[in-house]
Amino acid sequence: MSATTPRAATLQDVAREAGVSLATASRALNGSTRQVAEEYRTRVLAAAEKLEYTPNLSAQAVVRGGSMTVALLVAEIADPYFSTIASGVMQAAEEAGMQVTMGVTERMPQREIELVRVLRGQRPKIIILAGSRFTNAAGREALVAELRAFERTGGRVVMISQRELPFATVLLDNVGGAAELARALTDLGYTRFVVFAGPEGLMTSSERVTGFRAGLGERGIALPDGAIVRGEFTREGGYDAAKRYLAGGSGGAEVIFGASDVMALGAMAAFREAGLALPGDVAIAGFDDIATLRDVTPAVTTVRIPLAEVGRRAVELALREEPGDAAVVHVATETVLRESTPPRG
Amino acid sequence: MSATTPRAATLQDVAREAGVSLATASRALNGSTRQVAEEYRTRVLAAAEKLEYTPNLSAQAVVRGGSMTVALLVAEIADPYFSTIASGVMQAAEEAGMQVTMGVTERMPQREIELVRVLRGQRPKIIILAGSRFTNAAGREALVAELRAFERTGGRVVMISQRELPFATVLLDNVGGAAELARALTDLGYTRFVVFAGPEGLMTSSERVTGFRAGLGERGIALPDGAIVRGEFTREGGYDAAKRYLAGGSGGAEVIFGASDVMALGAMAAFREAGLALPGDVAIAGFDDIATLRDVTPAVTTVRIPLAEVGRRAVELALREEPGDAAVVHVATETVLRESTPPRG
DNA sequence: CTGTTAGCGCGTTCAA
DNA sequence: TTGAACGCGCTAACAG
Repeated sequence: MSATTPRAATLQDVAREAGVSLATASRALNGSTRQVAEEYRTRVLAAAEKLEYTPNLSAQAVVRGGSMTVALLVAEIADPYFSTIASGVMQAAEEAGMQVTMGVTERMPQREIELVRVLRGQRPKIIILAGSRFTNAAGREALVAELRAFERTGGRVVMISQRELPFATVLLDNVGGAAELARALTDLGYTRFVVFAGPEGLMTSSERVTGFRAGLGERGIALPDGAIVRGEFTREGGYDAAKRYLAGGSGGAEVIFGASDVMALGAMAAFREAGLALPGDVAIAGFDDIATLRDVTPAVTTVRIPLAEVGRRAVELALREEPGDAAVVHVATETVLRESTPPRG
Repeated sequence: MSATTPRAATLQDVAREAGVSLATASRALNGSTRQVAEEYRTRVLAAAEKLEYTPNLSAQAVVRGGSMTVALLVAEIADPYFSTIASGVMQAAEEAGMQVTMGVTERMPQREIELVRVLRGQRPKIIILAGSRFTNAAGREALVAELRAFERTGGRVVMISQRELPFATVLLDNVGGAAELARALTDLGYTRFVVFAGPEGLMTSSERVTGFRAGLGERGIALPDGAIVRGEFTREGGYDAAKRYLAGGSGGAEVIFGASDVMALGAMAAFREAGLALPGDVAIAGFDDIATLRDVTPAVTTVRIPLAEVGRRAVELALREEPGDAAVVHVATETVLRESTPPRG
């Protein structure tokens, strides 16, 4: 008998081993409101230990109508922006006794919808969408429908970054942060700007461009569309944008604003390859304040977002959300001036 | 009626809506071997669409005896080493039609055990342990027992980095890689070395130290214990180690080997703060070749590990594993010499 | 090919 | 307090 059973121990096994009923074993192992005699309780616990019993979370989810998990969608987990947010999410989830399942969208709207649909199958308590989306995304309606359906069944949805969809949101002040950066840069004496932005319509990027333009506008400086070079919203994209910028011979910019730190880093690499001195020949600023920035030279000016905290806030917000009231949590940004944008004569 | 049902649509609902039996609906929606008439199939699909039905993965997992998920344990997801491995894992999982749930151990052995126990409750197909462990870890037996229990019930376990436990392993050549680095550095003319290592007993770190020492030994250079400064296996740890090294006045090292890139980066920050020129006053090398290295100055010499590939390999290995045969996949490393360790006259 | 039925592992009534 | 029985959503026999 029992030649290493090929299946996991079940609650039934534990009950039998302890000589009690299934119900009693259940009550002893999981925090039921009901009490169970001390003797039975210890016997059940011992049996569970002996059989290496782990409650089947799937079965629990079925009968309870949901699992204690939070589903997190990011564009790419190797990107420090997302991995830091993820870190905060996991920390908060841990504290709340929840587990985290992740999905990677690679910034493909269609994939995002499919992921939501699949993850919804887990009946998680929370779905967090951390990746920015496109204004003109084809499947916008489908995504909203999917998320609404999830909410109707008791789930909580939290968006991070911008409030484009009618769900609870951890709002990042991309516009305000970029505007403040623009003002700070003009205060340093800069007058000619070029922006390396993400693809047309990628909201996080376009918000930052909008804010930056507004900030410059306050100082009477225009930012024509010609001063915006687009690329993927990644380090490679920044690198490519810089290459094209250099090839275009447009030159002339005193300072480059990368719509994200990773784009700024990519641009710096390209400039360095081209033999430009930083910040001597061109100053650079980014956005996010990812950890990597602490290690690059020159130190890069940026707009700080407390990324890990953003992740934690997302979970907290979801946990205290009442269905329907799409609350908003504002997260402040902070301009951080560093060596990459020295005062200009 | 049906004032937005407060529960997710069920297969039963779909069947009723389509006017077919539960079984038929099931067969139409999920890839059963059985065929179903075209007319019914389309009717079921339409009903599912209309009701925004998503199969309850938990219920499926219960009846199928397992879920299509891979559980990934890392020390800290914000660390580029782990986030890049995670990226590879998620990619491979996606291709295999599996979902990923993650847990963070924070390098606490006890937490690792608890996480395995909890995640085991999900009845995943695969558990991947990416975080290095300690040689003398108190709960080693408990961890093995937990993992064994998981394997007995049909699960697959894959370890990443070293083969300390009797499970399938994606083996990183920490020893050989560090040895080759040591030889390369001596070939460049270096003769006085100091190592910034992780905590005593942290295997990945100690393997690298061992390999480095062996490589130096081949050249007739000894690496006394006094030449090893320990700190956390993080950027902060590298920073602290450097501070202590400098305070100790031991000086004298021509080159510092950080047992991981993040430690090396932390050390560089400390040296820079102390006013040392890099690599003028001290040369530096790391291990891992994390993406960040592309952006720091001077470019850092390191031992490259194809991290994303390691993650993919882990999943592939698990997928083709036969229970019991704890196969090993070797991943080669490559020494990458950069500006941080210039030839020494 | 379709429908009926019996479980999967578990929480939770309902009597005892 | 305990235990027997029902049901959660679904798949896999089993008949038809």
